[in-house]
This record gives sequence, structure tokens and C-alpha cells, in this order.
Amino acid sequence: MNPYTLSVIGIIKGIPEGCVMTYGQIAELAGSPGGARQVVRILHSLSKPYELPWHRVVNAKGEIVIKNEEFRFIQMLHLQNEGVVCDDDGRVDLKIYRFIPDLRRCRDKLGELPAF
DNA sequence: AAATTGACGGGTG
DNA sequence: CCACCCGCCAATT
Repeated sequence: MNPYTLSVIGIIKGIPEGCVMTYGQIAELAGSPGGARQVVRILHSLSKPYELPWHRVVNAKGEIVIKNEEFRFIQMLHLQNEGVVCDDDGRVDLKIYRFIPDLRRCRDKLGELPAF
């Protein structure tokens, strides 16, 4: 497995309860700005085996964009359960809930990360 | 080998 | 707010 994928996994696992991160944010942190689509793919294929908190990942506008109705519902439920308020359209307020990790600590944990 | 496909993002009008 | 376009990139066709 390539290091980028591992970074993404590590970052996602590091999103605390009650917080969310965006696809782009994760990609950038993992060293691939613009690579949001890889995050999509990883989330889609590795959520189960790595027990990723996939429900804490939303798009840049703070929307739950999952297509499958059932999973959409589950994601909202998970978020509500950990205190993240989302409206009827499945949107959360990024100003409140966005997780902004401490980069220094991330480097210790994940190795090389892009300079800011 | 070339085209398609995503739970995306940013810019523009 | 919406529609549209273009960049992104690995896995799958």
C-alpha cells in the first residue's frame, strides 16, 4: 500500500468524535492537494477493513453527498449521535465542526507532510 | 492502451 | 443560489 493511502487512513482515523473534515482537506494534508477523488476512492473501498470513521468526512461545502439513501441516513445519524448538528438537507456548519489538526503532531504520527 | 468513473474542489458567470 | 467547466488521479472497464 502506498504511503499516500496510509496517510489518508491515518488522518481519517484521527478525526475526533463530534468533528468533520472535508475531502480536499484530507487530500492536502496527505500531500496531494487536488487529490480529493483519491480520498473518495479510499473511503469507498477501505472504510470497512480499516474501520474508518467515514461519516466524519463531508464535501467542501459541509454537505453529506453520499448517493445511497440508506448510507446517507446512517451518516446523519452517526453525526447527530456525536453532537454534530445537521440540517434536513444533510449539511453541517464547517465553521463550528471542521477539525483542524495540529500539523506538528501530524508529522510525528504520519511522517512527511507538506509544509504549510 | 485508452476511456470511464467517482461519497470532490475551485473558479467563473 | 445555480450551472458549467476544468483539474485531479488511481482503479476499473
